[in-house]
Amino acid sequence: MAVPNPPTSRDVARLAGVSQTTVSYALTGRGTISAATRAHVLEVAASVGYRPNLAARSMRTRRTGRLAVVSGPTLDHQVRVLAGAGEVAAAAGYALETRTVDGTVEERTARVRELAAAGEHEGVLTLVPVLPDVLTDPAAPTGERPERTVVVAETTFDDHMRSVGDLADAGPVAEFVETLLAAGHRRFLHVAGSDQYASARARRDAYLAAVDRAAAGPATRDVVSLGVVGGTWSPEDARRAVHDLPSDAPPLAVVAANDLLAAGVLRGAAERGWSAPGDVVVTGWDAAEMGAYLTPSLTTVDVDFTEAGRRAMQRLVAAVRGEEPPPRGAAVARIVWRESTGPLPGHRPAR
Amino acid sequence: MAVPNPPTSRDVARLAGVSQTTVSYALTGRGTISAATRAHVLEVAASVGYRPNLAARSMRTRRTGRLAVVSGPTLDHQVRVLAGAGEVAAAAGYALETRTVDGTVEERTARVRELAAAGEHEGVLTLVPVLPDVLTDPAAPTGERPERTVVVAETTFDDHMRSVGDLADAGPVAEFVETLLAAGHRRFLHVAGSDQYASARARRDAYLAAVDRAAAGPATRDVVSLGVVGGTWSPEDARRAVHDLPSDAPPLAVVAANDLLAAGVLRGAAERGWSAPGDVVVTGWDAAEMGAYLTPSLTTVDVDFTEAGRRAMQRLVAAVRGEEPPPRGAAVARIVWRESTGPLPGHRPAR
DNA sequence: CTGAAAGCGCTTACAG
DNA sequence: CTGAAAGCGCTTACAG
Repeated sequence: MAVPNPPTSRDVARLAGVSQTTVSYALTGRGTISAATRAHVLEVAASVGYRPNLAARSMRTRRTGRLAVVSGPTLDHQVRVLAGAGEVAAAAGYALETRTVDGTVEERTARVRELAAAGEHEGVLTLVPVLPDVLTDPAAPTGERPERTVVVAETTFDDHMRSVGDLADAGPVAEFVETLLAAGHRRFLHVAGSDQYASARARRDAYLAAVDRAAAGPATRDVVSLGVVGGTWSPEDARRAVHDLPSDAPPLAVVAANDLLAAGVLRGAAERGWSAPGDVVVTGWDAAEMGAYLTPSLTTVDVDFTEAGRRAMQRLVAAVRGEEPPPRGAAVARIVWRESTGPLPGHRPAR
Repeated sequence: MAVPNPPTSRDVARLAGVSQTTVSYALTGRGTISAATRAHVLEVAASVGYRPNLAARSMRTRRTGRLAVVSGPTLDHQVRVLAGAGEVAAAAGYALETRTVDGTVEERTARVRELAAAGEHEGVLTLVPVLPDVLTDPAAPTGERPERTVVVAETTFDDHMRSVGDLADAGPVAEFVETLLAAGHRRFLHVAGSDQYASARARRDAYLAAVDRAAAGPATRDVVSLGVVGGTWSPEDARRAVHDLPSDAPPLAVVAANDLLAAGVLRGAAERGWSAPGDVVVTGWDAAEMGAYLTPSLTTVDVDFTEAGRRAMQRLVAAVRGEEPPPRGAAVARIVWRESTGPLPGHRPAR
């Protein structure tokens, strides 16, 4: 029992008593066509359930209508980024394909380069760090559609190895340090993430700068940073780093690069018999759902990953269309104060 | 400065001094062609960096070479499933597109139906529960390629509202109950996940069956189940459920449907002044990374989501190709005993 | 074993 | 405002 072939624009043309050209004009909105003809064609098309064959259209227009997003296999917040990116891509009429890559920055860069060279996509958005030379020059002329696959990064190494990208805003780090300082804390430590990630570098640099400022401040000559430890995203390293601290380290304020590292710090502190938030206070990042249920619950930064994904995809779509990129926009991060930072003057902890 | 058009099979034919037919035969492996000619064509193709235009191929073969996977916006283990699915799809030569859907089961089903009706994909794999009528009849004749988009679920409602799918294996639940029973526990509670999910239903049913068996066992007339609470994936509900327990509930063994719920239970217990694993022991599911750093660290089920994703995609690819589906295969779940279940005879807790 | 020709379903100059 | 015709880059009977 053969399924009947889906109707083509030719079928619609015959049924509507017009030419295929007219059907195309009615559907694409291009060309000149009377409103009445257009309405009629659209009605006929709908009545037979006509759907344009995208492969045929693509062949003719030399435009695939497809984008790709490249993510890493591990970081779980990337699902939310993907959701936002997918939403924008769909709204813009693009199919979005997902690839996961792994390995060193060179390997990831090679995979992205390969993907772009295959020419199956009009644009590629990478959520994982890649070397800058694979990216499409952001200074490329706007106004005309690029002829080859555009590559845009949500986060990347820029020329000065500094952060770019909506997720990399490290402002909350300064607020952590300043608030804890105001609450009487004087001894600080940073547990960093992998410095292949712009976000990790930005948080580390922001921590260093904030502690420097604190040390230069009035009546705070006793501010001391125990330095930066970690340098991976592994909570096990965070736990070990706490074990490696001198026994007179507390009272200590730890700024961790994400919630998982913060959980490692909390665990390490518990293992050493240090109370939290008594002997040690900790901040995280990402608003991982479980963090609210730790004891003590984790102070963190609630990042709107979905919105970040939307914005990154908007940049890609604009680049693919040769349009002006959208403005960077305000930070999408918000601090959530919880128990792990202890009682704070002027702050009411959330659950 | 115009970029030169990428070479076509016609260009390769001219350069190689053969017909386009021969180029096609050399590339696809179809048709009859001498080994020498084939090698020559392949060499020329490689030397000019020829890549077949997939849109053109697709139009001719009426096969898009594209698959879609539908996931939910929240459950973070789905990234790992996606990674496994993507790996298999890529190896089988398919492009894999990702869609996220939300809403009620009816809404999700409608979205999947729509996606399949669009005909842009040869197959759709859904990771979120949908109603069974949208799925391709698994009893469909194999041996010939289906004419329309195949829809396969990683997990689904089947006719009897029972679990199917590699992730739904509830065997570990029985092992939890039996092991805790052997360790002397007599009072049990289950914190269930959303019953829209086959996995949640399977775990709940397995819990009920295991407790029944325990109550029917020798010398265990004092086994008592405080019932099933929860019914969402929200850790807040789990926390509240603990608050709603009578104050003489402990000693209590709680089987939670996942790690996040287990964290909610732990938090609720701490708030009531119940110690863990003294007054309350808890098990989770999913091996969420943070669970190993809670105090007490969380006993859980390590699910190989990547492998589950691979298998689901293998089923889809087989269905798309009209091949026999691969065998279901053994469970991909493994219990990791940690501190939250306390000391257990014959078990050594992992970190 | 190889090639000439048709055709997949669209869009787009171009002519009327 | 509308239509006839060409062509995007492949694959595949079919003929030799």
